[in-house]
Amino acid sequence: MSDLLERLRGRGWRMTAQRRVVAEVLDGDHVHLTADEVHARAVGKLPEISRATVYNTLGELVSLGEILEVSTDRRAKRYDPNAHRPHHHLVCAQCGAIRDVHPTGDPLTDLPDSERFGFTVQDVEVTYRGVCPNCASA
Amino acid sequence: MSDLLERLRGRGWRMTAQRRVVAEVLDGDHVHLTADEVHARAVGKLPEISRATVYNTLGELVSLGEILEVSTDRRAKRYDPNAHRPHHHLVCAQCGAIRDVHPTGDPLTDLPDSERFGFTVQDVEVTYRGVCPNCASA
DNA sequence: GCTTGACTTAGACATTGTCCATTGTAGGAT
DNA sequence: ATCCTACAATGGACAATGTCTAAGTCAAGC
Repeated sequence: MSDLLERLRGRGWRMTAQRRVVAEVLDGDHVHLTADEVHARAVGKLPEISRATVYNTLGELVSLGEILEVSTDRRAKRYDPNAHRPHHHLVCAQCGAIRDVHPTGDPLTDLPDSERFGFTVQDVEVTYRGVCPNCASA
Repeated sequence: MSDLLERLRGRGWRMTAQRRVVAEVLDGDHVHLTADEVHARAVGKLPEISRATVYNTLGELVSLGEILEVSTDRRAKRYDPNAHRPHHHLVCAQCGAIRDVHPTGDPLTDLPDSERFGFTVQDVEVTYRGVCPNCASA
């Protein structure tokens, strides 16, 4: 389970109670949490942890490539622990629920040179929007 | 040029000096402005226009389908006056510049039923990220 | 068990956006 | 042309999210 903590230790990441707690929260349910949700859960395990630390730690985990930032709506960024298998997202327009999806085909090859305007294209992000079964039946 | 204003009037949109100014700003350069940039330009034409009005008006134009909201970075929403031809976006990771692009293929057909999790998928948004020629040479 | 530099903290601050009570006005009715 | 009234605009407070800083704390190596 916690090979996340292993990997981090192996990289010389200084291990503190706070960082461990944040890593554990992300390593739990593979949900897409906002920074404040991560903070709320972290507080459950370590009451004195501060918001700034959670933000800092999340930022570091993103830099290390251990988690991904996802911005599906214009509200809070969400953090996706599933950084090691490329995927895209399917978002419910009503409740904001997110699922990881794996479309076929590669959108990068669908962008002809004539449409690149001299950019060096590095990455592509695909977000499907719709209504989840829960909201549809409500 | 201003068939935007024509269309709005035709829909019974109550025309005020403020709304006209916002529409004119959007109808000008087809750039992707943030709400506050729209406000800044609107103030140039109508100094007493308020921020709230600009936000309200942009929201209404989005509801009417006359402009699109684009969230490419996690900073401010941007507004895209080009709502009538489907397209996607290419964003510079450094300076945030946005270009409209038209990839080949349809990402919607690339999402198999088995990856839809019961969602009614309505829309897909593709964002390419890279470095623009300007930033690359700097 | 020291030392030290990295980590954490609390809270102020910044940015973006929303809400609300009040005031103003577009456009139809007279 | 003037009046009415519903809808729009105002501005300032508030909310949500995120960033920064100065001072205190601690993990890890010696």
